[in-house]
Amino acid sequence: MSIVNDRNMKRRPTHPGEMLREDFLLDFDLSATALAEAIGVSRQTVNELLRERRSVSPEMALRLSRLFGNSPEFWVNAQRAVDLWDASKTIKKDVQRIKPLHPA
Amino acid sequence: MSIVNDRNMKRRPTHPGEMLREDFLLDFDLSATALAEAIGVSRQTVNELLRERRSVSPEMALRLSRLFGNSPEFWVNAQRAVDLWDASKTIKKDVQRIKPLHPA
DNA sequence: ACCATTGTCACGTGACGCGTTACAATAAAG
DNA sequence: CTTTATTGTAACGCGTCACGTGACAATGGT
Repeated sequence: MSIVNDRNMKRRPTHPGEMLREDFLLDFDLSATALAEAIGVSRQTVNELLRERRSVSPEMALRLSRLFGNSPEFWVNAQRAVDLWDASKTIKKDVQRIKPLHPA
Repeated sequence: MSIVNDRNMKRRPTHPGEMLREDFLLDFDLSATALAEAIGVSRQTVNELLRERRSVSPEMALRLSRLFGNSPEFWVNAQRAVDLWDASKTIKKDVQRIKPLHPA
């Protein structure tokens, strides 16, 4: 298989905030403030999401998917890829020390 | 499509803790304490996970997948299904008020 | 009965999503 | 070029949650 998984990628997966900034807000012609009002959260919440200082919560995924007509999984998957990539960097050593089992 | 998504399920998706309890610990013949030592976390962390009082963090997903030889996505997916289901229940009203857009 | 293992509670800590408020930077209108 | 409105961002507090440590009760094997 050519495709392995995210943690083996060289680059960090695209953060949902970048997708919003560069794709969705442009395609739908929305400002950060407009997005915030549309999905019923504060301006700051959207702002920090766009700046990638905050991650997409399950609640946020539901809101975004409702507005943009895609699945919550789309948003949560994107976020999860980043989370796993980050987590892998921070606890890589510890995980490697874990001895894999095989079924009894 | 017959398959929609988790939030439309009648029942709450299976919590990762239940999978561990009823499948993995039995199949691999592990106690909670043994699991904790194997993946390098405290007994309480495993205990609360088994009791479904805590969710699978990205770090935990990496540890479990390393030990059991499955993917981190397996664990995170299972957790996410529960998270989305729960979130959907709590903010269903708010989400419904969001007016779906269609591309400009 | 004794001792080790296990299940669970209580506490503290750091991280994080979110809202509110305040203020600066930019843009729009006169 | 001012004035006004909109936007970007910083600071604060709140509640939640994953995690470790310590304590203690319940269970089990010898």
